[in-house]
Amino acid sequence: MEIKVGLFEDNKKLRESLVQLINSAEDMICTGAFADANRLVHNMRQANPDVVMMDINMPGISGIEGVKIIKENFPGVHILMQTVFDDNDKIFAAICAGASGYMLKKTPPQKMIEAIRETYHGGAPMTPSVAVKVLEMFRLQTKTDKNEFIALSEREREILGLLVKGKSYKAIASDCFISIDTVSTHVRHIYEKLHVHSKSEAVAKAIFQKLV
Amino acid sequence: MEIKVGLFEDNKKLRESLVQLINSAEDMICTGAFADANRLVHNMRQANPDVVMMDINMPGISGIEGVKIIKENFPGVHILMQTVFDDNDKIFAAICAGASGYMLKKTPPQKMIEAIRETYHGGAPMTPSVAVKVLEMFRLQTKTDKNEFIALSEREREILGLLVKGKSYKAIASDCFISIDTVSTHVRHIYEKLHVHSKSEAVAKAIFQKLV
DNA sequence: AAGCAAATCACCAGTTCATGTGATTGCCAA
DNA sequence: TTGGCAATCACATGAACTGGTGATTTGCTT
Repeated sequence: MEIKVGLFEDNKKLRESLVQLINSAEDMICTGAFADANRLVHNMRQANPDVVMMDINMPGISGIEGVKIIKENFPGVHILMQTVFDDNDKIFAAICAGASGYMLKKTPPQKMIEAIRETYHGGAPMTPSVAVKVLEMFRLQTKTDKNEFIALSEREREILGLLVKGKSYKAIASDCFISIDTVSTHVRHIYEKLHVHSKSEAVAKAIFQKLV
Repeated sequence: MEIKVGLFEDNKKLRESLVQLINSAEDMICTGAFADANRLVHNMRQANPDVVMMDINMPGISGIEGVKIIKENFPGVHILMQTVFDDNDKIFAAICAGASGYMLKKTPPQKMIEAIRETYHGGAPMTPSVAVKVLEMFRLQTKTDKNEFIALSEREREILGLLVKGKSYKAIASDCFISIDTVSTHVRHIYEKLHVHSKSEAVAKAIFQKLV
């Protein structure tokens, strides 16, 4: 069975040459090529593709929005993004929206065909420069920073957790079955250890340093 | 100039066949092949590679630790991880440690050579299954969940930012050159929009929903 | 046994916050 | 031009928080 490919690309020339490229591969066929995503759902029903190639910059509904809509309505379809620029934000947004692959338009035709095939088989083809950026972003996000080891006692950690949830001293006292003065003492110790002087500073620090 | 490849792989047979594979490519040469990472720095100086292929599971110093050590001592060297299993945690750890690429050992020889080449050129080759996992992890991490669109005014956002930094009303007032009552009013509106009733709740919500 | 950290409670003074009510100004859109 | 919204300021009260001093109990370490 051939791979049915749907294409969304506003540049007429590029669109036509991509259609030709796709159809030149003996294991795939382009079942629909559209200049924008404004009638996305209708076009998708019409083309009924296995894989969608989507330009990220289009007039009207953007490629990113297009991905979201497709993922909502046709969750089984895999989407390969195409773009001229490897812009961090766009990559980021596209991935989060649910795109499987991300290729620069300047990718050689043969590679592009391979990428479509890989997308069809559940892969995640990425242009090298994009792959690098993804790893970089990944590393950044996971960055726990050089957070000093803050040795909170179990009770203090528990109370800090409740502070982060927005509880007042009174609420914490009743949650923990202790007096409000005890809460106050614990909080005082927490402040000393975190080097802060207010609830909100403690909360912010707790969240950023993943203390809770 | 040939690409100098260093190899760390405990399986003797595989190691030797990889050496052969690398040397069979006319644009690369294996300058060192080692069974473990126990004399890592010494071996690295000896082989002086551009690219390192590192098995993730080795006796003694693990591949992950190896990556860390290499990145500390030879930050310019790109590392291509190799493994039998595409285990999420391992991938995760390797990426965070600084690995550039991640290939399954079952990858066909030709692809492996291409991966080394891509690594050398600053790329991030990944076996399809790994690429998919990376994107999945990425999406999970970035999950902001269904955060309602909270329309804060510019001033409110600014003040919320200062709250997150742990500033008191008084400090915010002097930062923004407004009276403390005005700060109070802004905060009140922020609370209404965020549906919270205290500074710490607002701070926590602001951070979690990336409002600042 | 002495020493110490953690958890508990208490009292207190001063500060900050949460919230209600009300008002003025400027701008933009219906 | 009238209404709405953002930004600004004011006054007021009760609740909550901050930080200081001090104390008891328990369990663990030396």
